[in-house]
Amino acid sequence: MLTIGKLGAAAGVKVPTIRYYEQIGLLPEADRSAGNQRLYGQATLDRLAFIRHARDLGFRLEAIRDLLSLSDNPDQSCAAADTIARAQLAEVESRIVRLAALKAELERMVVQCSGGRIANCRVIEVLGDHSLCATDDHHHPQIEAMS
Amino acid sequence: MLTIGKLGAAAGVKVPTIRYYEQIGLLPEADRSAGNQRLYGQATLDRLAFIRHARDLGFRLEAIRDLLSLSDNPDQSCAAADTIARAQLAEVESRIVRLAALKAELERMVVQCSGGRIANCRVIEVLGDHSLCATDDHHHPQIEAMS
DNA sequence: TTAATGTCTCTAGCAACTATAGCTTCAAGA
DNA sequence: TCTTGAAGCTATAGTTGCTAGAGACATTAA
Repeated sequence: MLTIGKLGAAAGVKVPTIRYYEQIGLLPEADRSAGNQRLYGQATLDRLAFIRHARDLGFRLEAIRDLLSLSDNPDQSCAAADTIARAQLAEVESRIVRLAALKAELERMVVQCSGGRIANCRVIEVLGDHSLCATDDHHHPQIEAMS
Repeated sequence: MLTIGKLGAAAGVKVPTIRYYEQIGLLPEADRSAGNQRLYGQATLDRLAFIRHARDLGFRLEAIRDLLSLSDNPDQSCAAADTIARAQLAEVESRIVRLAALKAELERMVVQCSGGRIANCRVIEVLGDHSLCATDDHHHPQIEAMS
């Protein structure tokens, strides 16, 4: 049996994060030692590794909750898991596209900066006047690519 | 003079967001009408457009605060603004790299899913066993690319 | 035995908003 | 002029996925 610290080390997850996952029901309530400390077996380690891998791939906790419940019912159809993964892929692809546009704009900005006074700074100027922007997309914010 | 609703419409920013920006000091306290409603002039519209454009480019509010204070002092050197913009560019580039890795992994996952039962689902399987993963980077999470 | 480390619960904080509740003010039509 | 509906006001709480702190108890190594 593993203490919470060992479990965290084994799965690459911080201790408070494990307690947080338990709190929101992503991990089951742990068994306790005589001194009230959490104890874990292999099943929880596997589950936590699953969660961490999914988080590494950018899945949200709610999606992971769904994937876990699918994984707990191995007789169901695979379609739901496939759908979640494809949605995640689409999300990642769309972020990449938007970030590429941001990158182009930022590059334009810094390349044009000649290093003089703020009064002539291209960075400040472009930020202040959207019409100096390369994109023609003046009304569809691209900010979702970042958050 | 513009009411807060008109200002928001003109700058493409929601009304509560404007009040929030005022609260955290990104926008100055607005003048008020006889009935205590906020009133804005061109200067605030410009400032808000600047903020929105910078947010669209992914700058954090703290960075925008710095850029605004630079913009308020046009005699200073441009170097600080340039540094902030280059840092933002580096951030965006690094996110793109990490998201590209996520994308490759997700594509591998969904392509391999043959659409049967969960018990044989490649998506669930790959998530549960990191060693099935294409990356050799088992200990450096890529999650920062998303958040 | 004692010191250091680990664990416990609970609460608050982060970014950047968004939503809600309950109120007041304003603008336009009848 | 009255009325109705939209827009505005303040204040508080919620979102996501943790992270940090306080103050107390448990465990382990020297």
